[in-house]
Amino acid sequence: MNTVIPRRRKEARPGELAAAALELFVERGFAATRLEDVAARAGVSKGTVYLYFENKEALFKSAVETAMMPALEAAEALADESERPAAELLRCFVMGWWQMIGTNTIGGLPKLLVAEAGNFPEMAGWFYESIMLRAKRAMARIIELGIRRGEFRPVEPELAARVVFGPMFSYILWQRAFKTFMHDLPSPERYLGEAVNLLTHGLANSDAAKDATP
Amino acid sequence: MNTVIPRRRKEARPGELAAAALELFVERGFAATRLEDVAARAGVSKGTVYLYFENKEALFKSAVETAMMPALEAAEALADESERPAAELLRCFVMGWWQMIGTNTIGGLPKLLVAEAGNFPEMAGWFYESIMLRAKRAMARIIELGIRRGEFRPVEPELAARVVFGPMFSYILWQRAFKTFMHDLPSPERYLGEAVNLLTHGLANSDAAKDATP
Amino acid sequence: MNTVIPRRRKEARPGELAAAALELFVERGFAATRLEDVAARAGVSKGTVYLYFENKEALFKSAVETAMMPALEAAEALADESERPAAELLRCFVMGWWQMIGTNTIGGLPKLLVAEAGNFPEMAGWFYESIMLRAKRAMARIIELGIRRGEFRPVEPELAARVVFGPMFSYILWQRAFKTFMHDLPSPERYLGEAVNLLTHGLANSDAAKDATP
Amino acid sequence: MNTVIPRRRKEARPGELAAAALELFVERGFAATRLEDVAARAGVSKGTVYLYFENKEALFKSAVETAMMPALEAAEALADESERPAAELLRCFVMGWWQMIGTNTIGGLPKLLVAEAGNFPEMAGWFYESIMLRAKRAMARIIELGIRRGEFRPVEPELAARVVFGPMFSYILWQRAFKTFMHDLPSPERYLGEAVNLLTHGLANSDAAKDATP
DNA sequence: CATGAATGAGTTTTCATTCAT
DNA sequence: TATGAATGAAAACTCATTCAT
Repeated sequence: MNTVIPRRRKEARPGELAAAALELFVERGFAATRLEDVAARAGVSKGTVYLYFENKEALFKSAVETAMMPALEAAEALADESERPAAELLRCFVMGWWQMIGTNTIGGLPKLLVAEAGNFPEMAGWFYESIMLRAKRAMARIIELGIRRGEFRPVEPELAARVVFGPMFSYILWQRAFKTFMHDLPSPERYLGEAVNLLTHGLANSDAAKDATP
Repeated sequence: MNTVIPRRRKEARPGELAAAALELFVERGFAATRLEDVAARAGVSKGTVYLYFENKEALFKSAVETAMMPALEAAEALADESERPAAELLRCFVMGWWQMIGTNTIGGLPKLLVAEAGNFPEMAGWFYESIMLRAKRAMARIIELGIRRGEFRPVEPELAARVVFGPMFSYILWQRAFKTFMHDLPSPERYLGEAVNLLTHGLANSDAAKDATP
Repeated sequence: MNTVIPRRRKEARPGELAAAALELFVERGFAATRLEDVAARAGVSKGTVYLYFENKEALFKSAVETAMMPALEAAEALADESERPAAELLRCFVMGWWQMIGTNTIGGLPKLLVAEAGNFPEMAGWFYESIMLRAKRAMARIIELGIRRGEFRPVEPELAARVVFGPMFSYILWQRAFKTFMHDLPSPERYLGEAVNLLTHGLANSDAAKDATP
Repeated sequence: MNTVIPRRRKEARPGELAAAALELFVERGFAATRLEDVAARAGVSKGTVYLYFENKEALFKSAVETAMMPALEAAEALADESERPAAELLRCFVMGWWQMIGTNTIGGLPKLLVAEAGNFPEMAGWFYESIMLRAKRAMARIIELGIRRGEFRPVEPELAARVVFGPMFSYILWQRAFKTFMHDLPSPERYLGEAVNLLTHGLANSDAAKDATP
């Protein structure tokens, strides 16, 4: 009688569970997320979780890893289309990154990993190095290119890249954490667009390069 | 000097407990923090916490509120010293903000509130509006000033202010969350200095303002 | 016959727990009863209680309600067999009430509710009105019948009914509370029989009805 | 500066504490009564209780004993005024007992001891034997007298005495436990008066002594 | 494979009891 | 004596984990 929708799946289960788990972990944090709620969201029962994952921590790690995979691959591909002007590459990188991260579930990872860094240092370290550092290097390469071509001023590429990530990272966190009460949250296009503009051209009016603290 | 075994501290205790609690909440999150550890860090026993706080949640709120008070006051004072050039005001704001926030325990609040926004929405909302929004407006006033004086390009002040906060916010979170494995974390002076430079002058070389937003 | 280790008892459990709880609550009172003891008496572990009841108070209320149900139903049925003489009806009522209440777990309710009336006023009120008041009215109806038929003197039925309940109520409490050290506790038959005799015929010798209330 | 009302007392303290304690114990039971509340009601601080009483149990026992003393003495005195008719003696006993018990704090003892009999058996036994048994015997003596004089029918005095106590005991418990929601609680005079009437003259109309289950 | 009842270790919370002042 | 801050044992409650079905 209760043979309603089952059958098929099985292969899909771990992924569905990891996805459901990620959503809740992002929303509530590791400790505050109940496995029963994860199971419910994935449409299975509590016990089923343990058929696919050793324990809560394993589920957590798996959820994070699963979400990171595509990001990891994509992070690489973003850089080397060196034909176009550096400023344009930079804009593309920022916007492309948003397409990839912002919309997706992956967008929750930064919030989750900031929150749990203290409790899962290895995982945080791994995330930092394989995603953030990698993305930063890709960005640095664009900046280097710009400098080499004379399009950009001779800044330190790594440091500048990190600065460029500031608004991107902030936006993704703000949007996750404070969306509800930010009645003034600008759209990603507006915010990130303006960020690129400012980072490329600066606030200063283009009459003479005044004091720049040399 | 007052090295007697400190008992009977009615006045001091709530503050000590709130401070100890904040440290642990920032480090581990709300759910993962054991009240007994908070008590131990404050040098008292489990039961003492309940002499001063209704329950764990009340302690949490009190810890956050206590930490926010000085920030709230300081957030106002930062803006109106309109004599100096706007770029300099902006730099001062960023650096001053770091002095106030970065060093201090308060610096943990953004991490904590990003992490717990989902579980304590009212508190997150309150934090966002009384600290972040207020700081953003102060920054916007500086930018407006710069525009009025012709020192800055005619950008949208509120939006630009938000962008300026991006790197500040990111730095404070990175530093809290990933410090341990960021073998390359730039000093605040270097990072924030560069951020101010880029935001003021842009990456672009000062030969002609190429078209950015086509 | 079902002597397998009884796990998976979803249907039976709430009732078993409520019954075990009632026994202990009656014996020790609400506050002095440990949930772990209730669980042990029901043959389950601490945590299981929370599978079926929100918290200790909910268990308490449920235990009382569960026990009251049969009493509630029976309380109604006791009255209207108007053929026999009123004195006989009264005797039957008292004896029947003892059969129903005295033997059973329900017999503990009066003790429990007297003890906890201050802490659970709504529950005590509910018990008073749905059990005691109802039973009193049933008794009053018998007395009214007796008066109408000229078998009883013209007393106030409600007041007299309440008096009749005095010994019944007392007996059930004495028996619960002081049984252990009442080396002289009369059997219910003896005590209640004598109570009925006295209430029907009085102590006074049947030579002239002296003035009692002058 | 805070020499407001103190001085004098000291001798009074234990009694005041015991009285305050009794009130709360009666209302809430032993376990549910917090020593801090007792102290507050007696107008002293928590620690002071331990100046006069070993611990909570000692306070409990002391509170009960203190309240029982007068009852113990009075219980004896009530009986032997053998001049008046037995029915009148009985009425006086019941009414006098109410004067002594009902009004007073002592009136709470039955409720308290019924509630705590399971947890404090020795105390309950002591109460039962020194108060209830003694009072029952006093009553039995009155009944014996009535029988000897031919005023009462030849009943078993001890058993009849116990029955007589039924309504008295019930009334004192009902009144304590259910007063709040008994919108129909008869006055003690009415209830006890009627009880005496019924027990003396019976419900039955004085035409022939019908079936009395011989 | 899947379920969900049951478990018990780990936390929160309460409050009798102590003790420095 | 009196106080009330502090303690810690004990009880309530939660939830990850197990396992019979």
